[in-house]
Amino acid sequence: MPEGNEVHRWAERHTEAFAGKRMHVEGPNGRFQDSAALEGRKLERVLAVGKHLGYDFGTDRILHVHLGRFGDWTEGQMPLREMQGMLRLRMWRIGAKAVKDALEPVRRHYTSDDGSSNLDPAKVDWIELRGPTDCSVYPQAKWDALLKRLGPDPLNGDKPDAAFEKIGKAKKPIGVLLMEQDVMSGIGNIYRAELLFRARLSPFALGAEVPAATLKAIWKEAKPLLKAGMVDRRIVTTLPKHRPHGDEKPPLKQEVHYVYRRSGKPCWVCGTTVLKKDMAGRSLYWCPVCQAG
DNA sequence: GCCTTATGCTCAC
DNA sequence: TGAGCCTAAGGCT
Repeated sequence: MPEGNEVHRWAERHTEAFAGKRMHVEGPNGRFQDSAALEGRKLERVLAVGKHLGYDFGTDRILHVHLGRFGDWTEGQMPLREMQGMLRLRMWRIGAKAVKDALEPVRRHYTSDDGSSNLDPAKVDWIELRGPTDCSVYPQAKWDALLKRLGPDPLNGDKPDAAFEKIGKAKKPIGVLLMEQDVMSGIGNIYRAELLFRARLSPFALGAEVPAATLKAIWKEAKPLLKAGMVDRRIVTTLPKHRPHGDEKPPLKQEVHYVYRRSGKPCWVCGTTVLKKDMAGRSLYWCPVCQAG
């Protein structure tokens, strides 16, 4: 599901809900093997880097969570039929009363019409994770090695130089490079497509061919776009003037991307049919006219 | 119901 | 480069 915006959003919410608190941690169906190592410990803080989450329980125990494509957190209880078989982790504040019955049965993390959260994180007692790619305890050294591997993250105040340097030397298409987490971290398939469109840059341009000014512009846009995606839990990349009704705050069902998942439809800017093609094993979307160069 | 697709990543060849 | 892993939703029949 998530790109960097979602991951950082969870880190913020879970920090507000639990940082400094002692936690109950369990794997409700035995598939989360490391739960005993964390049970009863204080959650010091929640870290986010690129698409990785780190729940720091101190004493060399950082719970690493990677949501992959399907993983998701719920602040509340899952419906019973979804509770079988899958990898799950549940954690709640020690002292929270009647945790298992405290929340409504299927409270999702957001439901309001405008896409904003309907739940005050300070009031969240417990959270549940399902279907992550990874959910395991890292010693500090392993976490540090992960950080070392990842490229700069636009949401962490990193300097982009290392990313620019790698791209500047690369003979691979920029559309591939933006997806590589050791080049730049936190960007996924939606932001790849939309950042390239907004820069009017062809996804097929080789890294080394991309002008430095264009790279700077992409980085400069990535930060506020990812940030906006954190607040709304929705990735909105179009400018109001390019939306069907010019809405400042588009309703939930309205299209809010330039090219992502818009193949076969006319480009909002020039009317040309948006194209789709596999790149780096993922669907790439682009406008062949706006992104000719 | 079945099929496809999906905001991700790793591993084997 | 392709297969495999994870889960859910939507568009078919």
